[in-house]
Amino acid sequence: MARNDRKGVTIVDIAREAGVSIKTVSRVINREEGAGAEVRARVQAIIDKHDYRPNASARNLSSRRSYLIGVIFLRLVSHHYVGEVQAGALRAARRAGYQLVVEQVEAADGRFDLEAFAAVLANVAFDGVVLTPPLCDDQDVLAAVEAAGVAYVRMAPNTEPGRAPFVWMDDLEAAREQTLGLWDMGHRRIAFVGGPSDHRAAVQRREGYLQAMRERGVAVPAEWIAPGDFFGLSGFYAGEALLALDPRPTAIFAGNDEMALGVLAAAAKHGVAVPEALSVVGFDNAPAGEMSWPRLTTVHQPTAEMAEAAVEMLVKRFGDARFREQITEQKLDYRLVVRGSAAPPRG
Amino acid sequence: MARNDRKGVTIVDIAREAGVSIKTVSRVINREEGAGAEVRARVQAIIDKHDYRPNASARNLSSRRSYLIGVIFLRLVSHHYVGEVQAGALRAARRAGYQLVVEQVEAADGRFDLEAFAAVLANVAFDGVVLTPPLCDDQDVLAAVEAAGVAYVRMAPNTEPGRAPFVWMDDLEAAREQTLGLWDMGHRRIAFVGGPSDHRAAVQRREGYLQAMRERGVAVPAEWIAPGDFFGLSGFYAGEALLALDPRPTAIFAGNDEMALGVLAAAAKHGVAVPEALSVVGFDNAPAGEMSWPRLTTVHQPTAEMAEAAVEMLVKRFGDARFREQITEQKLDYRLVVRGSAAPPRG
DNA sequence: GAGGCATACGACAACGTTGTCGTTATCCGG
DNA sequence: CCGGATAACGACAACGTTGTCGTATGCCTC
Repeated sequence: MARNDRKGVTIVDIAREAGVSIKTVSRVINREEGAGAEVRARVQAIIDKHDYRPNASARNLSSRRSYLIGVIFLRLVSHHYVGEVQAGALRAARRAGYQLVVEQVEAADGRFDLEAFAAVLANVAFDGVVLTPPLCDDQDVLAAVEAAGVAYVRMAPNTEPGRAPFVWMDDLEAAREQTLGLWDMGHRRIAFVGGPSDHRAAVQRREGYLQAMRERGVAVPAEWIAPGDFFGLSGFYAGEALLALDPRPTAIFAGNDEMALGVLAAAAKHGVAVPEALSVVGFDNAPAGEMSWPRLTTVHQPTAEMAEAAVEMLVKRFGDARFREQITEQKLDYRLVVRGSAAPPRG
Repeated sequence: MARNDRKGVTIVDIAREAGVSIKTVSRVINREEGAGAEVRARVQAIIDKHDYRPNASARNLSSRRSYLIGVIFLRLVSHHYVGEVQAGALRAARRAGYQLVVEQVEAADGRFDLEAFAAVLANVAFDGVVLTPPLCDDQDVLAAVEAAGVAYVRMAPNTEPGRAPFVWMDDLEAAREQTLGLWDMGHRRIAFVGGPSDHRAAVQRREGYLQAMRERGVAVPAEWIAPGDFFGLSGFYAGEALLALDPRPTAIFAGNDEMALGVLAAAAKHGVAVPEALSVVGFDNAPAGEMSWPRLTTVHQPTAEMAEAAVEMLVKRFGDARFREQITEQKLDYRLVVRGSAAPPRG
């Protein structure tokens, strides 16, 4: 049989052996009130003796909950991001007795498979889902989740902050601070490598950079801002383009670490010493940035913490009605990570 | 209410509207035989009209299956590995209508929380689980999974290949080939950076390296083999140690890409040009190896494909008894990835 | 045309919980 | 000592499927 034939001890067996009704056993299991201390102890002892665990499907069917939280990605491509999100989400889910289900909306062939996503949503009966960027700004996805009546929290949404609870960090302020740090080292020609414009973080970081430069009274020439897509290769090309400028920038701020590593590779290829002749800083605190040489100065993005907070917000809404809280927003702190890839300019 | 109040259309509603029994609707849903073409079409039309989807919990309870496949990690630490595994597993799970649940055995505080794992196993009622290394060789974990009666597939197990179905790749042969490639370029002093000895892949790769050297009649001095732990930093230290040798190796083969990047960083720190003065090769084909300069020559490990195959093996065992297959082993192919970090030695 | 045998259904009982509500004891105040 | 509140249970019906088995119908065979 393909069936999951477990030990087969059910709530009925426990109840019979304890000489109580199944409802009382249920009360003990779920720590509900309405069971005396003595009965409670007796039932618990029998539960322990048989190592009885309630059947999840039956519980789900009866209580109309699944104890499943979905973490939805567009695709599982940026492994670092995916890993961080899951690590954080899993921490919170575990604490609350929920399981984490991974889903991606995009099909293997690259199509945006909304129909399949809706099917999953209906089939699995998630108690709640976490929508990661850029999905959390997609109208079709939001509509599908809402139509399915599933609670959701958005991670770093770009639009409609009032539409649903969300978690975020202040990318703009972090980028501003990162830029000012370069300025305070003495850099004046600071270039920027941007990210995809439909990505909130990318836009905010760029805005933070521009704001810092404006504050210092610098008009940023268009050629100082190179386009990128958050992948390393685009950083490499951006780096080559920026290094070809005359006068050459003394510092390059890449919108994320992957692109910063690309800039580093471009500098290595062209024999530009970092940080002596060029400072390079990134954003995200990806692990690869620790193994470059020089090690990458960056901003730590609290991705895991954001995911953890998101799941916690969901769980709080499922809880006992008396303690239920409806948190609508949570802001997490970033942290500047100073390593070796940025230094005062020479000459 | 915290309940998941869905649309509320059930199999009963469909049956009533179609003028058939619920069993017939069930037959249509599950493509069972025993329903005539005309009835089938009529029922399907009504299902489509109401966008009816069967309730997962009820189905699970009744059929004693959960349509949940667990992917179990020790911890979610190597993001690249985790991401690849999930990407592959998700592909296969989707095709078969299963959901992917992520679990880690190690608790947040670093303890090995077997009790919690057993609880999850019993609670969630996975139809099957995929055990990733090094969990797949842990006696306690194997015992727990077997005690719970859950089908499982092991990824790259180190021991007891007969105990359960598994997927693997030939790390030894790949490492041997990688080493011979360096030899054929003209390298004679080839050093190696090893990984943790409880990790099958690490041991096999080291063995492949040694075997290649033996085949070429080279006695490998002990100092040519530097210890590592698969993390980048250990590669950095290993690189520094190996570069200090006299005579210095002309090539360093790191047991994985992260450590290879560490070696690259050490070379950069000490002004050793790669690949002119030193060739460096890795293993895994991690994305970060593509953004180093020079780009890393490595071996592509088919992690995603292995995970995909593992889930497929599980699913095949759940299927219709008539077509059920019990595959016990599947070997995936590696692929050498030649990039810029290795070249013939000069002088 | 009788007998045998598929095929196409339906009735009904699981599956193992939780939710609702009723029924006892028990206690307390006046 | 009575009425009313409260706490501690139990009976029983959901929950929405799938599994088992019985039954009617049609068709083929000789």
